Amino acid sequence: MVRKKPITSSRGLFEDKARIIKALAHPSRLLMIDALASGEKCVCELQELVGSDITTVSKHLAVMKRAGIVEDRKDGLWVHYRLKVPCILRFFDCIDIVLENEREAGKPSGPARRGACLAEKPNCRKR
Amino acid sequence: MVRKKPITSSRGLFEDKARIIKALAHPSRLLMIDALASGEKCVCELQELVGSDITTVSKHLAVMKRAGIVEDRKDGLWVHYRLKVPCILRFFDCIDIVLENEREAGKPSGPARRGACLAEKPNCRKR
DNA sequence: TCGTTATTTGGTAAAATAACCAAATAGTTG
DNA sequence: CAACTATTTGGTTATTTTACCAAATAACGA
Repeated sequence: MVRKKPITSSRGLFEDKARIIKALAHPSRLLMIDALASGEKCVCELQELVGSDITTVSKHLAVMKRAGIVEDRKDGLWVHYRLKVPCILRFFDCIDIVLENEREAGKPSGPARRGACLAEKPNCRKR
Repeated sequence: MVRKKPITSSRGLFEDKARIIKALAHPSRLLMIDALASGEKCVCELQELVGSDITTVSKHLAVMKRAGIVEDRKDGLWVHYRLKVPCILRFFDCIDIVLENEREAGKPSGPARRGACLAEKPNCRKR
């Protein structure tokens, strides 16, 4: 049984969670996770995918490995990485919702798009 | 620092996603999201919760608002923030799984706890 | 063993992030 | 309007993250 909410103001817990989320918070790392969703890949394949220096890619993978998001398997000269926690993928659907909201809000057809500079609007610069 | 041009056309999408995930990747912000799960709170309440300077808290909230994670509502002198995308919360269960794995791996009762410093173990410092 | 390939590690510099203080802004009350 | 409160913005500094290069390590085959 997993206690949903441990001791309140357990600051350390949120630091642990932040550490893991930080390991996700980079475009190249997200791209690699997306690729790993369809199965394990060697570093060389991931390097070609993201297009950065291979040492950069290796370090990105190390960050995710240290966070427990991926795991690796050595096979001769190659190291293959794979997702360790597939539930991560479901989260990305939620991120898509955020982006969808953003896109809708940016639509010129929506209300309050012209002239509606009210106090409630945080970007209102009317004096 | 040289930023390479994207190789895949969807590179920009991953940059957008990373921007949103970055907005989650801070212990104070996670703490606030956790608090907002039970309903909207004013900045002053959140400030008391996280214990940082109120300007710091305000900036954290601005980061999350810009990312589309929270939204605000002005009520007299107060500004109340609330979650805009509750599905974020479900994601945290997945983060808990990662932490659970980590804790299990670190258990002193498990195998390979003493002397088993193998090449496969990331924390192996044997040369 | 030597040479080759795949990956990691160490170092450095640029860029991004985060904390706090001081000042500005917005809204309330008298 | 003046005084007061809640919040945001601007500025500065310290810390963290990131990218690349150079060198090290690991595993293979001749």
